Amino acid sequence: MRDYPFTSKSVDHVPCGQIQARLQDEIQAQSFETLRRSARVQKIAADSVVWKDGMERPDIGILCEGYLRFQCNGANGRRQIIAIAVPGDILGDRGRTRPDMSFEAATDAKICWFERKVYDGLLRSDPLLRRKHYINSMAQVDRLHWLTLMIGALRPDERIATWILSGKFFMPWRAQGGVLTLALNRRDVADMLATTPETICRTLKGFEKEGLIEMIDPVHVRVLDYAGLVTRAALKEAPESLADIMLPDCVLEPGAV
Amino acid sequence: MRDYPFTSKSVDHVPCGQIQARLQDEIQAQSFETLRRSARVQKIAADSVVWKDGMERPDIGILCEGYLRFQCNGANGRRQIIAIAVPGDILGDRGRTRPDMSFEAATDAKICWFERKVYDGLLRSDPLLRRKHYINSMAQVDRLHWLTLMIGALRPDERIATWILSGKFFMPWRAQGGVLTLALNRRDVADMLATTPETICRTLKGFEKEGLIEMIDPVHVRVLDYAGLVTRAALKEAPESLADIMLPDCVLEPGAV
DNA sequence: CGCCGCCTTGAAGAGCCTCAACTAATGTGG
DNA sequence: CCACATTAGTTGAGGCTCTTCAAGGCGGCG
Repeated sequence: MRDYPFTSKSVDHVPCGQIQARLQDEIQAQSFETLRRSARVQKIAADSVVWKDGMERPDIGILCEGYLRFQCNGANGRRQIIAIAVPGDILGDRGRTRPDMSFEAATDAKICWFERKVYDGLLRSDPLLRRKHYINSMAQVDRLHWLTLMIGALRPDERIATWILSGKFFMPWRAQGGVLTLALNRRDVADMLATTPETICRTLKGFEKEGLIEMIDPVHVRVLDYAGLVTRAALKEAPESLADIMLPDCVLEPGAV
Repeated sequence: MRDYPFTSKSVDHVPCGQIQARLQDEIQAQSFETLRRSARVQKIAADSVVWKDGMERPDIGILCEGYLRFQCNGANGRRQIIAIAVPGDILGDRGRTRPDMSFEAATDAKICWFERKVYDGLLRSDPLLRRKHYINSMAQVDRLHWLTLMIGALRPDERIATWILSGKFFMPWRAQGGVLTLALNRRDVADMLATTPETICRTLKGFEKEGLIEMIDPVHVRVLDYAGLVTRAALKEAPESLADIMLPDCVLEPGAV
C-alpha cells in the first residue's frame, strides 16, 4: 500500500498547538477568544467542492490541514489551477469571481470557519489581526506573481524543475533525507503548471536519466543533484528564498485551545 | 504623423478633477488634506525605470496618467509582464520582490507620490482610506487571476481575442465608434500574453481576414464582429464584466486641488 | 478476481517559436 | 532637402517542442 498523501490515510499534520499559541501572542487576547467562540471545524474529503461560483459568499476560514485548489475551467474545456491553498491560508477573502471558479479539496482537508461578521468586526478593532490578514493577502499576491512568471516565461521542463525545488511553496513537502512527497496528483500539477500529465511524466523521467532525481514511486522523489535542478529551473534566486515566508505558518484550531 | 499613444504626444488624460472630488468624498476630509500636503508629482518618460529590485523601498504612489508595466526577466532571457498599472492604481504596495522585477513606464506617465509614513498613518486612522486601499488590492488580485487563467488555459489566438475584448482592462482603450487605440506596443503585449510579437501580428491579420476586426494602422483597431471575437476568445462570461470594475477610477492629483 | 483510476509510454501531428528579411515611419546630419 | 540610420511592425520559411490520441501497466478496492 503506497503512502499516497492525497488520500485520507495520510493528511499532513500541522503542529496546531504551537502555532495557535503563536497566533495567540500575535493578536489581541480578546480577539482570539472571540474568534475561538465563533469557530467551527469542517472536514473535507479529497475532490469535494468547498465553494464554487454561484454559491453564497462563504464565511472566513483558515485552512488547517490538507490542500485546496483554487481553479477555473475555461470554456474550451481546459482547467487552470490559479492557486493552491496551504495550511494557514485565509479563505473566503476573495474579490470578485468569474464563472466556473471553484475551491476544491486537492487532498483531504480540514478548515476552521469563523463567522464573517465576527471576523470583520475584529478586523476593524484589532490592528494586529489586520496586519496578519494583510500579510496573508500579500503572500497570495506574491505566489500569484510567481506562478504567472513560471507559466509565462518558463518552458515546461523549467517549470517542473522549479516546481520540485519550490516544493514547500506550491506543493508542500514533507522532506526526509532529500525525499519529497508530492502532495498533488499529476493532473493537478499539470493544470497548475499549464502543461499535461504526460509531459510531467516524461520530464520527470528525463530528470531521472540525467541523474537529477530518483523516482522512488510516483509520489516520492529523491533529489540527487540539487544544483543541477537549480540550473534546469532557470532560477535567478536561491530556491530557499521561495519557500521561506511564502508558507503561512499560522493555523487556528479552536478544538485544541 | 501617427497618433502613437505610447509617445509623449498623446498621453491619456483622466478627468482628475472629477475623480479627485470623488475621492474627497470617499475618505475623511482631514486625511485628504494631509495627503495633499505630502504629495509630489513625478513625470516619467516612456521606457524609463520607475523602480526596480534592489532600489530603496519607494513611497506610496498613485498612478495619474499613462501605464506602467510590472515585469520580471527570467534567467533564460525571457520577460514576463505580470501586471499593467492603469491610472488610479496604488503603487509601492507590493509584498516581497524577486530578482529582476521592475516597474517601468510603458508609456509616458505621471505619478503622484505620498510619503509612506503619512500614508501608513492615515491607513491606521481612516477606515475609509483603508477600505479604498483594500479594494485596490483585491482588484489587483483579480487581474492576476485573470491573467494567469489567460496564459495558462488559453491558446495564443484566444488570448489575443480576449485581450482586444478586455481592452479597458489590460490595455485601456479610448474607444470611439468601435475603434480601439492600443496603448502598448507589440512587444509589451507579447510579453504580457506570453507569446511573441510575430504571433500577435499574424493573429491580428488572421482576425482581419476573418472579418472580425479591421486594422486601421498598427495601433488602431476597429471591432467589426464583436460576437465573433467573443467566440474566439473562449469566454464564458460577458466581456463587459471584465472591464467593469477592474479599472480603478480614483486618481489623486494634488496639483489640481 | 476484475474493474477502475492514475500513471506511464509510444507515435504522430500541429501549432508556435525562431530566425531572417523586408517595409514603413521617424529622426539625424550633411 | 535628401541620404542614412534606427526602430517598430510585418511577412515568410523551417524546425522543434509539446500536445494529442491511444494503448498498456500498476495498485487499490469492491
